[in-house]
Amino acid sequence: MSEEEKQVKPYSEASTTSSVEIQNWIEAQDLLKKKLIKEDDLEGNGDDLKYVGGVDISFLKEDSSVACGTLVVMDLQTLQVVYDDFSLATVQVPYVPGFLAFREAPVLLELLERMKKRAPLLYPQLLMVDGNGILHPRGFGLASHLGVLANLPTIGIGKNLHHVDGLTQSSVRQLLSDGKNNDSIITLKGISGCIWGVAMRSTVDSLKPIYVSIGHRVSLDTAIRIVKITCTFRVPEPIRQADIRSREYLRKFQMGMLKRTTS
DNA sequence: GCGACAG
DNA sequence: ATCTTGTCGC
Repeated sequence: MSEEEKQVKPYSEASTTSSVEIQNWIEAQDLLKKKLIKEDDLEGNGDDLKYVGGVDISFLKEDSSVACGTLVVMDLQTLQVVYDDFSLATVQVPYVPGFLAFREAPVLLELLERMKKRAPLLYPQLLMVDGNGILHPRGFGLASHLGVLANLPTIGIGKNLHHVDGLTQSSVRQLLSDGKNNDSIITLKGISGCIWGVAMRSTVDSLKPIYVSIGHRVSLDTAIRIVKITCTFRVPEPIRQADIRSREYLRKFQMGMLKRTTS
């Protein structure tokens, strides 16, 4: 092997994502984005909303390629979980900021498809996603991605701000707590003038906001209204339940593995 | 050029 | 995402 080849090789390791793959991802996002709907397109304008879903994925710390995708559905009136399902999977696609959907969407879509067969009567009219909607570098985050592929109304919920269009965590924190603004919600207007979503202090005692954005087939106002209804704690209940149950499932899975190895 | 960057 | 104890407040 020549000296030149030795120097080139480290840059093509599997641990990094090739620029070719990134380009494919960008094209896929731009293509799907053409089907994105940023207005209310729900049953009964969202008034007779009964079943709201939530999705999340947890990963094993010992082996970060082992994941558990989780789907829960809640009754909006009682906020009781009426359905949950889990999918243990191996995820090789790395997390790349701006391309979360290519890592997480496949597992979540599988859960939705399975529910359509198993419990169609409980299938959610709307899905809350752990990840952004149009609050995204190309206006097409995980929540929008899932919404278009599943043809389901979705809302994007971020627990941290993905810096876009000049928006930063610190600038948002200032607006939320800066003297005169005692509001619990501020509009996320970028330097370009585009409105990406809102930062919301979802409960009275939460300083850290959540970031709400349109996913698919839901207006921002409707998204905000539904998020408020479901926020018993900082994170909307469907997502919080999915998160809790997802970790619990992985924890029990680990105990099962340990038992086999030990005995 | 460097840093920032949902989960 | 994941780790982990204490700690503050009602």
